[in-house]
Amino acid sequence: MSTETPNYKDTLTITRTDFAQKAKLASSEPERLAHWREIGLEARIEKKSEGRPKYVLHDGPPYANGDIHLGHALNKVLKDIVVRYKTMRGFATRFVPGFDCHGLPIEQKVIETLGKDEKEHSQIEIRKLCHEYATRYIGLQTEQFQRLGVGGAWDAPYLTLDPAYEVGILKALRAMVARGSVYRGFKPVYWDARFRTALAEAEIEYEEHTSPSIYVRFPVLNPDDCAPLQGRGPLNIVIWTTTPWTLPGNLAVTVHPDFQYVLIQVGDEKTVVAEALVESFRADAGLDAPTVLAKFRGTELEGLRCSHPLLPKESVVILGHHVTLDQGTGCVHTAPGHGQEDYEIGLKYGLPIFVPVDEKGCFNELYPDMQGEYVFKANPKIVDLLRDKGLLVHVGQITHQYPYSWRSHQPVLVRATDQWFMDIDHDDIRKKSLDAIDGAVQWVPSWGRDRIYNMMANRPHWCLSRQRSWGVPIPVLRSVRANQSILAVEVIDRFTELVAEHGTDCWFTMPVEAFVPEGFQCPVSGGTEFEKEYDILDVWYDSGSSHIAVLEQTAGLESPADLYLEGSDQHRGWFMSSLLTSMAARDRAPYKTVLTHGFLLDGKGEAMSKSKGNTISPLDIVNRLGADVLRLWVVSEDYRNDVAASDAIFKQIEEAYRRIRNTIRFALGNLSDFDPEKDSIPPAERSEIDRWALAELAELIDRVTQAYETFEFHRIYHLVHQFCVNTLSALYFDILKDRLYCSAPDDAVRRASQSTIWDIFRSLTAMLAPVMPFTSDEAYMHGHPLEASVHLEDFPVVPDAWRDADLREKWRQLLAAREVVMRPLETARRDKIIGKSLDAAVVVRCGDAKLAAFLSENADLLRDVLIVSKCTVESAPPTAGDAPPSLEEALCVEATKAPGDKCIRCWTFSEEVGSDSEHPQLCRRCADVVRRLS
RNA sequence: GGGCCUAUAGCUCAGCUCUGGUUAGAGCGCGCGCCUGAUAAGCGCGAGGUCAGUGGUUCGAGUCCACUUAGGCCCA
Repeated sequence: MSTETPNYKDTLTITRTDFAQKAKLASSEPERLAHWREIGLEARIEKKSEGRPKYVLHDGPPYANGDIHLGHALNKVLKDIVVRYKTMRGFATRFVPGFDCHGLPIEQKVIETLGKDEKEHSQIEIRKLCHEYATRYIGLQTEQFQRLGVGGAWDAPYLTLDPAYEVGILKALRAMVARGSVYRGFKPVYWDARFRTALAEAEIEYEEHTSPSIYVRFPVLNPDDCAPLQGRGPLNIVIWTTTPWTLPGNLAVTVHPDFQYVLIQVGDEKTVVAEALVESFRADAGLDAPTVLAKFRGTELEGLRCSHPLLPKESVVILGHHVTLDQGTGCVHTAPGHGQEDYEIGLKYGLPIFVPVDEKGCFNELYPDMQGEYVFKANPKIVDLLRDKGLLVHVGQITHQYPYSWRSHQPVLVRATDQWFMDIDHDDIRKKSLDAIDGAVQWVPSWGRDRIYNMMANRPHWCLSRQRSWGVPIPVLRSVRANQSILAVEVIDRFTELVAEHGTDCWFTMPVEAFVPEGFQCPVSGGTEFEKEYDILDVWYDSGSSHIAVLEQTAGLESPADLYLEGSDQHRGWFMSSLLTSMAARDRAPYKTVLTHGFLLDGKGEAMSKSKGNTISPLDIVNRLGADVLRLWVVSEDYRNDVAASDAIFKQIEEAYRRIRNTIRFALGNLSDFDPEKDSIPPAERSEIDRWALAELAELIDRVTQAYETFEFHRIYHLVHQFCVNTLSALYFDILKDRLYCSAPDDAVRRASQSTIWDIFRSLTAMLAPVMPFTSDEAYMHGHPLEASVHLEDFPVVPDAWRDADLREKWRQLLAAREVVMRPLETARRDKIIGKSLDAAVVVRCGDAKLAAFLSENADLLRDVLIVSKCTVESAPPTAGDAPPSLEEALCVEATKAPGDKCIRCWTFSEEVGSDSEHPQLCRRCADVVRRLS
């Protein structure tokens, strides 16, 4: 405008920094990753950690069969945060990521690609393809996890398909066998008829399924042997079932010993049912009103014999406490080969285990009438047959939850087969595990204890064997002479030696002689002729052995681990399998602390799933918004509960990211001419406001540290964000602007504030490094880095000189007064009396003597805090009323246009402006500064 | 059906256990305004809540108890 006016703006020290306002994380993060690789950051961190106490976070291996999803991202980011934090706290925290490579899902995918050729491929060929398949996804997932900023030994991960790892699995198995915990059992297991394999409970899912619901007569052969029924024959016991195909396997009818049963008559027919179920049975089967002929307890029925409905044999009446009165008749069809409870009660009564169903799910020679018939197709035929025989009371339909195979999506059979089991009660492993759950292990959140405790207390024996190809073979020899399956420690040892060299493929490629130790004989027959068996281990055994295969076999790690950190579903999965293998092999839990996180929900609070189509890809988030934004999201949610993700939520996180980034950027902008080495001013010599900010920073660091220690990361997010918004942006930084911009650059007051900003900057970047590894490092390198990366820094420790509780309390009061004054200031703004606050002068009249004194003493401070040009405090007559007045009531504020003229350099109004002849448009302070600078 | 968990402003979280006690807080978003020396920034003010519902204990309940509803994980 006027050429005569000096350009005073050039005399200001306005913020200046190369730290970009726009983050462009999508492109900058990969560059930073490359840079870290170049400078060998991982190796440097490891070097720095030498000799330090270890902190072992043991990675639970994700299954290597697809791109990572948001759940993986949540899990690995949480782990990375813990690892980075612990590293900065002075621990050696080598993180070895793992991958779970064996198992049915991969094998099934491979078999699908083979199509009809499946049978033409040998097991070894299928295994080779599975190996390739898993390896491909290991590579993919590795890249994806690294892109999230997850650090660790990605060049040396643990793979459950590595021979070295397989050796670890076999070590676990050996220990379990040596202890006598593994037995061969003929037991009902879930059976996938399509894949012809036993299924673990983890491989079962429940789906809506429509089954026939039938009531079947079992004619009683010896009614006179039961006192209350004497002379009342002929009569029937009626059972209810939804699985007619299990009727050929029937051996007994179970009644509850303590329930009341009745003999009822409908028409000519006499029937035994539980008294409590007479009405529901009558209604369900559409019968006429019955007459009760006799009443008796279940115990009295024991020993009755019925004719078998389908086979020429008998079915006996036995007693069992598992009978319920939920539905049916209180008389339960019992087939020991087709159900866990049936099996157990059958054992008690010495019933044989009768399985007329083969591995394809078809009836076998034990039920010749329908041999070769698939059982689910046979259901209607059996119903027809029963009707023809006059044994069918009623048939209906029922829709209920029925177990399906996780992979084949077929309904599952329960079928007794020969399997290898871990007897978890042998040698008190269950009890010892329960003790460990209760004592040695810390569960976070604490309810994790209850959850796994109940599961451990109630779980059945562990079925270890699978009839598949893709896994670790159980080195079982079958003695030809005795036709016995033998699982011997010597053979496991021999196998393990060969596996170390050749991998487990050798079981398939080498002749049986290779695995028979010198002088080994069949313990039953003394025979020396053997054949290999081809069951493999349950994959849960693979990952469950990692405490041996990884923690015990990898430099820098040790067992038990300090921390396992997985989703809460792993209480029954990995936490359980690891605990059992560890208790059996090492007599202790493999972990000291177990931390769990929840599952992913969409914006509506519903589970995120592929089938619902409401998933969000972490890769998409990273490519659009950046890994640090994704990580900030992780940390914003209380992950101990389920966590929600939606576009709206990410938008919010993006906003918070920008705010934090800009706050750091402002700090950097004001440090451009500050050298911490030369320009630092000790805390005691700084202004009161600096000391207040330091005290607030100290409080923040304390709380953030506490939040890290207790794994309450969402508190970190809120604490840091609110510190940036409230403490810094709205107050400290805003108030500081005058002295930062307008003072002479080397003015001690300015340097003192810069020293404080430096302390804040250093603390923030370090505290945020575990959460936002990219942005923290980017900012750190724009400051005066002492290390090659912020990740080589230590976590901030609060110097005592920073703490000042009294000052914080004083400022709490001062800021409360500020809040009250802000409102009339806003009114003046609305009335166009002022624009920015520096345009204003404020008069505060106070009716509370004590408060008035406090404010008078601090009038200048209040002026600075309000960023007004003038502030005066006056005493006013005490306010009326008995109760002490609220701040609002005690203060009467008048906001007016500030007197004097505006200094065109610092924009403050003062009556000094014009008094300096050399600089008539400046206030005295600015005139002096400008003179000094020229 | 069983075990464990969750429910506070549109969103993310405090407050809830040890210790029940005046008008339930924050940030974001939203509305209105200011600034233009953090500028695809920054500041201020404001509106938003039957603390999931019902019943109970209590002088008093977001907080304790019971049940219900909705949702989650694990099992049957």
